[in-house]
Amino acid sequence: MTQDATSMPLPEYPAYLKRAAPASRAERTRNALLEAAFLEIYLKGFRAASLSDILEVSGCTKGALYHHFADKHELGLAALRDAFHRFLDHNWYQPLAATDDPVTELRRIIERHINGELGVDYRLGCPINNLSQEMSPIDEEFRLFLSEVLAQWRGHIAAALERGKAVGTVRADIDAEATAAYIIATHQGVSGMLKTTRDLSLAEKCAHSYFDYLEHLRA
Amino acid sequence: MTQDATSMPLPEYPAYLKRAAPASRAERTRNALLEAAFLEIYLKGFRAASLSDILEVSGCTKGALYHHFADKHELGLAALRDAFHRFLDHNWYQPLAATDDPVTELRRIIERHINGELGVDYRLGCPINNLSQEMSPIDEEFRLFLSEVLAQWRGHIAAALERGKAVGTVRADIDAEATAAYIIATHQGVSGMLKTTRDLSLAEKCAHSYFDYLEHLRA
DNA sequence: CAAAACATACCAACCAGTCGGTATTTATTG
DNA sequence: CAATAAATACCGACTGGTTGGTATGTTTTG
Repeated sequence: MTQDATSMPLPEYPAYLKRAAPASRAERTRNALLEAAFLEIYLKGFRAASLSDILEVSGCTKGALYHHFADKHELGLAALRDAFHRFLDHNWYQPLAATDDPVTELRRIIERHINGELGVDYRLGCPINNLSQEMSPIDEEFRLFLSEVLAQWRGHIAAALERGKAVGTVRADIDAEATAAYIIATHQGVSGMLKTTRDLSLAEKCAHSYFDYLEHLRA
Repeated sequence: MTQDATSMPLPEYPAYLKRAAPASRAERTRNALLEAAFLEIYLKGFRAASLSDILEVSGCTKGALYHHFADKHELGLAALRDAFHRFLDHNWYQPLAATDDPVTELRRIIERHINGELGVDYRLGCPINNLSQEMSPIDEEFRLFLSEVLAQWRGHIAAALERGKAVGTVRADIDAEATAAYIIATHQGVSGMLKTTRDLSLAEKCAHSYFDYLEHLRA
């Protein structure tokens, strides 16, 4: 079997995902494990993620790993919980909270994704979507975690839409919660399709239809 | 790690996916292997699919398997190629080819998905999407295969839309190819989200926004 | 010095794939 | 038609490698 992911240039751990400078040695190894785990899982998925690879990248050993985490499961959840929250907060929650014109801001966010400004390699897809697809059917704890991430994400978009409705930038007759769900689903769908086709012109076409839909939400 | 997929009731192999009654014994074992492989891969993904499980379900042995297929890769591709084509042909290509009002037909197809009429368990998601997400970044042969499946799918939807434009049921100013891509992406996105949330009311909300968009395409 | 933090050797389980041998089917011939 | 030869189809024990996890021992730190 050809293994293309490993031959790819390793994606950087984006700056906004970085933690504050660790105080103790223990905290430093813990962070190193979390970062390496996130990258490995992002690259290969949770099940195919190899602990020995994580150890190699992080420069730690089995003993350190199992001192800080009970098992692979706990390490993975901790790494993802942290990275997802930072990513969403920085790229979605904060921009959306700072505007009364959510449609315009959503367009900007999508554009930033397409332009690769967020450190998300389009060939690897959205980490949240990847994990959702892989783990939801086979692991209830992962599913519940991811379900909650999606719920928060929906909540922030819906709140921005509601604010837009109140201010008059968004149509008053739309269901904010339903629209938020649809926006996320479409976003995931497009980035998933892009991951397979690797056809950026297709992404632009999808984005065009996507923006069409978003504009359709304006008051 | 909890393994929920295996504790689920095994999905049936839908009738329209069944092959014509096999003539020879060899053909029968080959088909048994393909069916078992498809179900196993659908349930666990390609990498986690266990050959021994496939052998157990199909009632065959290692010898038979490696007589008919070079390796796991070839078996998987053969099983998926076949199942995907049958599925899409029966549920998308044929209905779309038989109408001049693609918007209405697309609504019907989506509704059939939501109602579970197609034998696709919403907790397991769309097999095409699952495989795309899992294999595209790590296996070029799989990616190209899936990319071609998506291209054909797009082609059939685009053709129906073009026919609608010609007949006057679809707006003349839309880009059929782009719209087709967007329709598939959204479909995948919604079914992916449903897989994680398992919230059918959310699916209905998404469907509502989805239908809104589709209606928006009418002439 | 005690407890936390790490290091390393090791284990059972599982994996895809191989290989020598056997059964079954098909082709050939007298 | 029967007998034999050849090719296809199949069997299952075995292999080398990888996996997550453990047990025991050593180092660092407060």
